[in-house]
Amino acid sequence: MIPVEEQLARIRRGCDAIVPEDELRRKLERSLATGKPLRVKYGIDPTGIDVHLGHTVPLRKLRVFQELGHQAVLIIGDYTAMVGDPSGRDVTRTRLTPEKIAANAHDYLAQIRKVVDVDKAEVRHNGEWFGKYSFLDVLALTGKTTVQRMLERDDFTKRFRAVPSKPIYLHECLYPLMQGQDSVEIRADVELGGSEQLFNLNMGRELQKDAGQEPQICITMPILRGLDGERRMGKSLGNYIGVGEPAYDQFAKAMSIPDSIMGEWFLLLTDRSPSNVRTLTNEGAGPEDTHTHPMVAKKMLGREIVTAYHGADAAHAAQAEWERRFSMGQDPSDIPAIAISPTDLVDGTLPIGKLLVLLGLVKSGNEARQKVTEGAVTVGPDRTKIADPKVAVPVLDGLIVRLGTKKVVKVKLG
RNA sequence: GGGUAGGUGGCAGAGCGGUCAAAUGCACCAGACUGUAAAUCUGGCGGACUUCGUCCUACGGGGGUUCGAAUCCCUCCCUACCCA
Repeated sequence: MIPVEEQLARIRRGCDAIVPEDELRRKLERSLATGKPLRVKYGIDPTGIDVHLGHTVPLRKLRVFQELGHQAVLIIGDYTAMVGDPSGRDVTRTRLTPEKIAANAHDYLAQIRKVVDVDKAEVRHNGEWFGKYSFLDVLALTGKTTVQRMLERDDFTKRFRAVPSKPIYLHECLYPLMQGQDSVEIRADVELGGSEQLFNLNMGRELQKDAGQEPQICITMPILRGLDGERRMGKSLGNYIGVGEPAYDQFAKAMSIPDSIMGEWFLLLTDRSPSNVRTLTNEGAGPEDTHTHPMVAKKMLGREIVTAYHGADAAHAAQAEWERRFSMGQDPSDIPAIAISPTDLVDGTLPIGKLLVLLGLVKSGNEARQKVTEGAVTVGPDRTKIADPKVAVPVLDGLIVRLGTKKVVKVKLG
C-alpha cells in the first residue's frame, strides 16, 4: 500500500464530496498500519442493464480503491428489484423474476468488467439478508428515522413543495433505509455513489452508528452530463454512450459533445491529471500558442474513451473512420445494407418517398416528402440530389441512399 | 370517509361548444453556416394521399347531449391538496 496522502490524492481526484474527509484519513492510516484493506461498497439495482459512461464514474473510483489495495464490495439489489419500483406510474410494473434478476446481474457484471476487477470484488445480493427479515424487523428499521428526516432529502422536498405536489410513495422512503442497512450488513468502511446519493449514503452512517459500528465514509461523484452537455447522462434521455457500443459509435458520439463539457469528461472518464486537463481544455489563462485546438483535444478524449472498452487499435481505427466520413466527407467504409424485395419495384424503380420508408430512413411518407423537399436526400456514388418527392429512382443492388450526413444505407435486392 | 383542484402531443403548458391536428417553450429531425461542437437563421415535427388541398385517427377510459365536443353532462380510473 502506498502512503496515506498519496492515496487521498487519488481518491479525491474528481470527487464531488467526501464526508467526512478527516475520518477517511484516519481509516486509511489504520488500514495502512494494520494491513487490513478498507471495505468499499457500491450498489446497483439489477433492472436497467445498459451500462453507460455515467455509471462508470463511481465505478472508476471503485477501481482506484482496488488499485490502492482495498476491498471492493458490489451490492446487487436483487431484493428491491423483486418488489418492483412503482414510481414510474404509466410504466408497466414489471416485477422481475429471480431468473431475470440473476441474468441481469450477470449481464451487469460482464459489462463493468472493463472498469472494475470483478474477480477480486466481493459480490453480494441484498436478498441474502432482507429475505430473512420479518415484518417486525422492517418495523424496527423504519423506527430508526422520521418523516422529517426523509423530507430533508432534496428530491423528496422538491416533489413535496412542487406546485401540484408530485407523489412520494411510502416504499420510496424505505429505499434509503434498505440501502443504509446494506452498509450495516456488510460492515462498509466507504460507500460510493453519485452526488444525488448523498442522503442515502448518510443513512448508512446513521444506521451503522445505531448498530454500534464505525460509520462509513460517503464519497459522492459528480453526475456526468450526457451528449447534450446539459442533462445527466441517461438511457431514457438518449444522450448516452454505452460501454458495450461499437468503437466507432462511441468515438462519433464523443466527438459530438459540446466543447464546454470536455473538461469534466476528461476528469471523470480518463486518468489525466487535473492540471493536464486544464491545459488541454484551455481553461484558465495561458499563452495563445500553448492552446490545444478543441477538436484535437476532443479526438484525444474520444480515443481514450474507446481505448478503455475496445483497446488502442480499435480506437485508432474508429478515429480514422470518423475522419474519413466527416473531415473528408466520404461515405462510411461499411454501409449497412437494407433488403428490398424486388416485388416492391415497378419497372425496376420506386418513388423516392417509398424507398426512404422501406429503407427505414424515415418513419412516414410525409416525413420522406419533407426531407426530399429540403434537399436532404442524395443517391448513388456521385451523390445525386433528389429534390422532387415524386421522382421514381431506379433501384439497383448496392444503390447508396443518404439522408443528411449521418444516415447512409445501401440497397440489397432480394 | 367528506370536500376541492386536476388528468391535453416526448416533456412543460395554453385552449374551455364550431375558425383545433390543437398556441407557446423545450426536446427531436433536416437545410444554411461550421471543427458532425456551440451559437445563429430556415423548414418540419399524428397518419395517408393526386399536399397552396382532401381524408382518417386523436386531447385519461366508457357512455350521453348537440348539426357540431379537447371544450357541456353522467360514470369509471388516476393524482394532488384540505378536512376527518
